[in-house]
Amino acid sequence: MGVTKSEKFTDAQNQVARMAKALAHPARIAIIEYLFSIDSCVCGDIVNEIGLAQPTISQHLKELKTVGLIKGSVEGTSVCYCIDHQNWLLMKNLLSPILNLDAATLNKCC
Amino acid sequence: MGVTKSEKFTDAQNQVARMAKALAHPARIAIIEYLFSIDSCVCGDIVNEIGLAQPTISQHLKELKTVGLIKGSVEGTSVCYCIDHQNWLLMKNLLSPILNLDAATLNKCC
DNA sequence: ATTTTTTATTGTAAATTTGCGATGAATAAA
DNA sequence: TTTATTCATCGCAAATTTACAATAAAAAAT
Repeated sequence: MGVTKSEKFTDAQNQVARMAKALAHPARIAIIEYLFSIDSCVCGDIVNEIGLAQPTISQHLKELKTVGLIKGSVEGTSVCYCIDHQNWLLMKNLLSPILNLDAATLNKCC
Repeated sequence: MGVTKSEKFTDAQNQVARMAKALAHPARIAIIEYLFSIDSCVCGDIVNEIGLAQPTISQHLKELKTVGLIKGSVEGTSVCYCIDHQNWLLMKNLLSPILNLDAATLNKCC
């Protein structure tokens, strides 16, 4: 099928999975790291920075934009992308509870 | 294609993406949350807990086991699964630097 | 020895993902 | 106005993911 049965899970579980999915490709990790390293809007450079074809990068940027982790604004012929700091924080607050689940456990087994 | 060009990225980027991918499905999030909530090995119950068919759950468990986040030990006819706390920590240490990138930025733009 | 229980595996179908060439759209430069 | 430049979109191919029925495997219970 390739289709996820979202209705079987809670909103929170679906949201966590959705965000994890956005981070589930090295090119998107590379893009995010680059945007943070620049710490300002980037016009152009992204395609040169990552070693993939322009349409492929454009697609990855679109996915990141769709989940809200980055935002882009048109600047002449080019488009400036940057981290959406507000949504980044929301994503962190969504994932952190999962990552820190082990801190709340007593490690009884295994 | 559907094939990721891993060789274009650093080991760290590929590892982060690999872990994020393991978390990129609500069923796997649900399984992990359940295993933490039990905080001990679980034999059987998982299929009843998540509303998906047994082969589907088995497949998700396999994926989580492959990346090392859980481990299973045969116990008679059943198999006991639990969180691999050591690898869970490794995963956390892999993802946290990415999630916390915003803490190191000056938020110059947007 | 046979049946039951539990989990893994196989096979299959459909959707999704990844990647890129070709092309389009929109603005800047000449 | 014509020609770059930059990015998005379309269309395609191939791989991967998700889901499950059917079946196998392995141990327990009868």
